[in-house]
Amino acid sequence: MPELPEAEVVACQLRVALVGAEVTDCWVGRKDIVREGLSSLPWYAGSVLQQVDRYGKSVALRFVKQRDVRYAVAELGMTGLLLFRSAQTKHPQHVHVRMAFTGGREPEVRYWNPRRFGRFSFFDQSELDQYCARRFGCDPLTVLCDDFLRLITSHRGRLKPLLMHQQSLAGIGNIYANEILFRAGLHPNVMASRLSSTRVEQLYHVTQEVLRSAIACGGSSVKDFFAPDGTEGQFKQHHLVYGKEDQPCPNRCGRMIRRLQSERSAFFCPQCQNPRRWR
DNA sequence: AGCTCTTCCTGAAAGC
DNA sequence: TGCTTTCAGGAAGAGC
Repeated sequence: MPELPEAEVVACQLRVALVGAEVTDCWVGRKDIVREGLSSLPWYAGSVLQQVDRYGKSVALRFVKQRDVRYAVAELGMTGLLLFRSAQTKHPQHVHVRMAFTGGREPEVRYWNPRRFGRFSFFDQSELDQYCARRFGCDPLTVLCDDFLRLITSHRGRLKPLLMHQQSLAGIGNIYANEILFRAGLHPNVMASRLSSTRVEQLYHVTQEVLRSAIACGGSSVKDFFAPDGTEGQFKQHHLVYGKEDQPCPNRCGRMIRRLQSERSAFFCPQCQNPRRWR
């Protein structure tokens, strides 16, 4: 399930392989996978990929043609992938968008998404700006510590849903929320506004460390994440709590990892993330 | 405002 | 073995 680190890996590979390449064809299979901008599809042929950015868990490709700029934005949702042609081997019926290139290192990128949670959009500049403003909060990797502190402590609610709330903090999903909370020693249900400044600063640094290590490992391939070139991410080997229900706490505290099913599968150690250790 | 529930959707895994 | 059921999950929207 692609979250921020996986989307970053995707963006990075696309950047290396295709920035500067020219689009020869852009094809959409299922029309209902395209959220907006389907009518602008013909524009993309002849445009050049200028830049690849990541917003939260989405990947935005910026194209230029003469003086015009447009974007193709892939929401990866949970099963969405952007794959080079050679890496897309199974379930061809789930390829919903293809972009063919000339002059790059790869001939084609495909948006593949079996469960179709997530959409693909075509935007001009102002549409992209509106989309981003409405949808994405701060980026956890670039937000300043003071802003993060304000964001956390002014929230009246529980910490884990806040970490995963895209309009507050864009890019963290269930896997990384669980891993971050364990490493920060914070219970998923702690009220965000009750954390001390020191605790929030620790959380800030842990968040960045976890996300950066995951990017360096190529992301987490828990079920079905593959980078555009088809390779799997290795960060799964560094997961400490996600998917580890009933296994001993890696801190060797003697307790077993528990799972709260009602809370979007919160995995945590009842000892090391004990509410009594908050203050 | 924030929480919970529902809907979307299909492959993989578990159950029988 | 082969069929059926369950589960996974992000985001949006409804209702409280």
